Amino acid sequence: MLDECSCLKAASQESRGDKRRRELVSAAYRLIEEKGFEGLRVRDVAAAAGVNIATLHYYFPDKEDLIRGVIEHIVQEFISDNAPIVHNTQMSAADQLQAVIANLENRVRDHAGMCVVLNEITSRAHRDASIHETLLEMEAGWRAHLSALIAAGHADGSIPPSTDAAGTASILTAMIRGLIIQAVYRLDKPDFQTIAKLVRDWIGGMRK
Amino acid sequence: MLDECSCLKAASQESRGDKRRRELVSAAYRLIEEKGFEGLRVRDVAAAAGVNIATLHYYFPDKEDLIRGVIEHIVQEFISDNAPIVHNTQMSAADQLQAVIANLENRVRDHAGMCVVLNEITSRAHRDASIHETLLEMEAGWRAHLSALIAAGHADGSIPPSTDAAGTASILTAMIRGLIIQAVYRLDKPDFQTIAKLVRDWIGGMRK
DNA sequence: TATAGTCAATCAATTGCTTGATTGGAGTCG
DNA sequence: CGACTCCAATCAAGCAATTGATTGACTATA
Repeated sequence: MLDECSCLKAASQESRGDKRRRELVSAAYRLIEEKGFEGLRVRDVAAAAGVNIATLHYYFPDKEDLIRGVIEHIVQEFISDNAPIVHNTQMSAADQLQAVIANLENRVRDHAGMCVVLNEITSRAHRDASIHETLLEMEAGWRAHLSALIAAGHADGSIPPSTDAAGTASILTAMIRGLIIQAVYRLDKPDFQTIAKLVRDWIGGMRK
Repeated sequence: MLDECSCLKAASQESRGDKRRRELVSAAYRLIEEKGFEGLRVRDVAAAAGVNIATLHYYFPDKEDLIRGVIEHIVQEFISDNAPIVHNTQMSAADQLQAVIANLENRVRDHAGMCVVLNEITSRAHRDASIHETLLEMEAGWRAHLSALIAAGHADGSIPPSTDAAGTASILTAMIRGLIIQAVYRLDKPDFQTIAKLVRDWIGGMRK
């Protein structure tokens, strides 16, 4: 039925090698989630992906290459996770902000693994300049997103102009990070609905 | 001059063994700060403490024992660091709360190492129940501290009764954690003075 | 057939831990 | 005092297992 000619496949479909690469990265990702970088062994990654160690090294010449692959993967996951939220013309900006925070509950539940791995990676940023740079970009993305939301609130009147967009976005980013850690590592059980309402009151000015 | 009789020394002074133990834990602590658990090697710890590996294992039968020692050490450091802040009758509770946050700037500067190690340990909490329990206690301590401060604010009138002490303390703990991570891992450069004022306004109700 | 992909076997280095011997200081007996 | 015992503390050497990486041969597929 379908034309399986390689020239057509090549454009949209991933090659066999790309698939392997993806499987290996995915296996590494799961192992980091489970045992941290501390317990990451290339042998285990290969076994989890169902291939020989030599095959792993064929795709990722050394362990650090594999880790770089995992980081690229998490960046993609992060981007595709956060992109769809923007631009909702139905709700006021303040409502959207509240929704973003309230939604963290689902986010943490569905992506606990990503949070764990992201935290492991953050520790590594301390010793690896390129990881540090990557995280800086992700962090800046979050801040820009929140900052834009607050600016939209200035425009639609749901957030008072006295609320500094950049500064508040910076604080919110910190708060969100802290809440995620509390939830993922079960150090507290944040009530995201209540928190979302509270933050909305803070940012948007008290409502009666 | 001094009576060096062992029976007198024993009561107050640490034994030779205790000193070694302390040196080894301290060396391990520094290495975790530098390389993470990922790069922690008992050989390196022994070398940094200037003793043979066998001597290390004489005091800490295995690596996990050493790590337990490091965790006990950081709990002590954390306690002795945070204890002195409580009970200041000169300032209003709201002012004290503001001061706590403004003070994070110095705290992060002077104890960046502790923050880094604490983060490494937090990752481990995911796989080690006893670490999880320890962190729960530390977290609860912070929350209780902040909660008490807010309750004091209810009493002295600097914080409106409508501000829920427990809930707000929980959020503040998350925010503080996030800010510390941002600062220590240089993902952002939080302006703690401004943030402290802002939070004070949020918690204490807007001032004109 | 040429090449990308895969594997069994293996290597050298690392790593947690052990062994057996040695040291030095505190207590004891003659 | 001085020879002797005892034991905590220390070390050099080494062991077995692990670990990241390589080699060279084999295979499927385009």
